[in-house]
Amino acid sequence: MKNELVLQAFGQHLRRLREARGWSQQALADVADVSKPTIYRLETARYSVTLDVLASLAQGLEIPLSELMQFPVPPRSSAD
Amino acid sequence: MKNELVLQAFGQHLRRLREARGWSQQALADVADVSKPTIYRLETARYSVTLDVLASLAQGLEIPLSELMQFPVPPRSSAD
DNA sequence: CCCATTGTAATCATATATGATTACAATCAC
DNA sequence: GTGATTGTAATCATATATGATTACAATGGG
Repeated sequence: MKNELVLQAFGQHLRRLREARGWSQQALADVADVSKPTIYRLETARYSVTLDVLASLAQGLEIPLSELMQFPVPPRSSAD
Repeated sequence: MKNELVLQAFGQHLRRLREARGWSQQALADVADVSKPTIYRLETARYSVTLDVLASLAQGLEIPLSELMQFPVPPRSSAD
């Protein structure tokens, strides 16, 4: 799990998208067909996430995958 | 690894981006700082891919992450 | 003709992403 | 104030994503 900053940025982005819809983590987990712990872990940047899950999230959020990936990517740290 | 069609579409997209630059799999692996087997396996849709690696690929290809994710997502099969 | 490069492929080892389950404090409905 | 909901959290088990290594056929350069 290198590139931790990207994961944090994505987590925040995902949370904003979810909250903008007034959904609980459980509700998003349901419509996206992923587990509730996964939602929690992504929003809190505890792990990375696979393209599989990204596609499911986009589908659950009813937005294109490319839009789900439209979040500010922080500059790479000098340590990689 | 559900959502296999998405992985196939991404693999084709990645390959097109790479070949458009005239790069070998090894060359892309180098600039993106991922292994050559990983490039091969992604292009041939053998596995999914983590956001970590996606971010590295985008950086190696010198395009925004959102652009790397701009490929035609096939409709979900009825079997999920 | 060699020799290097390239894409494909398999194997092994390891890290990790995911789900299932459980728990718990805070909040909210009523 | 009791009971359900919510976010957080940990643990266990399992699948899998990734790297390292090796090999091999095809191709291309010289």
